[in-house]
Amino acid sequence: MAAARMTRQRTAVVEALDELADFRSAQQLHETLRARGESVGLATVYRALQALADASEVDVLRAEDGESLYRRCARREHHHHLVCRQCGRTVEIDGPTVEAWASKVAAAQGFDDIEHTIELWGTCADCRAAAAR
Amino acid sequence: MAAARMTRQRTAVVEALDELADFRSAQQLHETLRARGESVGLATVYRALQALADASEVDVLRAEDGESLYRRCARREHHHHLVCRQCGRTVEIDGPTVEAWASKVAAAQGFDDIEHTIELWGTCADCRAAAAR
DNA sequence: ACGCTTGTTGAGAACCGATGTCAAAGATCT
DNA sequence: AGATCTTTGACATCGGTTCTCAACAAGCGT
Ligand SMILES: [Zn+2]
Ligand SMILES: [Zn+2]
Ligand SMILES: [Zn+2]
Ligand SMILES: [Zn+2]
Repeated sequence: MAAARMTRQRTAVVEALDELADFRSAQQLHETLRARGESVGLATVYRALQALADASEVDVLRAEDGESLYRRCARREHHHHLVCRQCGRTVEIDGPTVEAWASKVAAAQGFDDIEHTIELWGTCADCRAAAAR
Repeated sequence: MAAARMTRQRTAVVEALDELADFRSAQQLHETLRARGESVGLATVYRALQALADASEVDVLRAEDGESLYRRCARREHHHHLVCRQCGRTVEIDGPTVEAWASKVAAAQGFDDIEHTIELWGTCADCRAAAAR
């Protein structure tokens, strides 16, 4: 089993995620870190994010263009997101209704090891206002 | 507006999709066509699939590894899928409950242009049996 | 404090799905 | 058949992500 050493880089990534409320890509995060002086190699950012995701410390979702987006969510339990396509602003959602529906439907078809992907995308009020100007 | 000429290649892609009940990647489709002698260039397969997707003739979804998968579904109306991770076997799902839930939740947060991604993944009965052997 | 051991870093290469390039091929019309 | 103009396909290119491996540094025992 790994030792999981605490390094400057890993700390920097976690701290940056804690300060950001929105879903961000690995490259955006890399740029953010470079901008604030806490420079971290891109490969390291990817590795840190992957480790955090494996440990369920961050949530990962795929943007419509295929890029992976990361976020340190408030709740650790299973939940879903409503995300702004433009700015990444995120609202955490939980839908007991949907959870029940999903597992029932899948089981009825004889499927096992069921997982579900449920994400909502939209344009937030701020981005709509900015676009209208 | 485009002329949309009927070519051997385009026909071959559509026919292959009609015979396949499961979600397939562009590369898988390209290989399938080559194997049955109806060889079609990879770029052309991508273009045909994209055109079909734009015309809502095929559904597209992203596998967990990010690859795009295509399928010619029975119903044209909006719906979702329960897909086997192993073999791609697919069951079309529609959930009026979920549709209502999704739009209500997003609207309540002041988001516009709402879209949702809802896909169920599992292991089908056949693949489970095969794995247990 | 000081090495030693071993996990970690990072610049660049490699990878891979997807898209762009552009001359040759062929579908449609006259 | 001939003119027109979309489509094709081998190949180059792109962009996000992962791999490589020598240099580096955490943590530990002394
Ligand atoms: Zn859920
Ligand atoms: Zn926004
Ligand atoms: Zn299966
Ligand atoms: Zn729906």
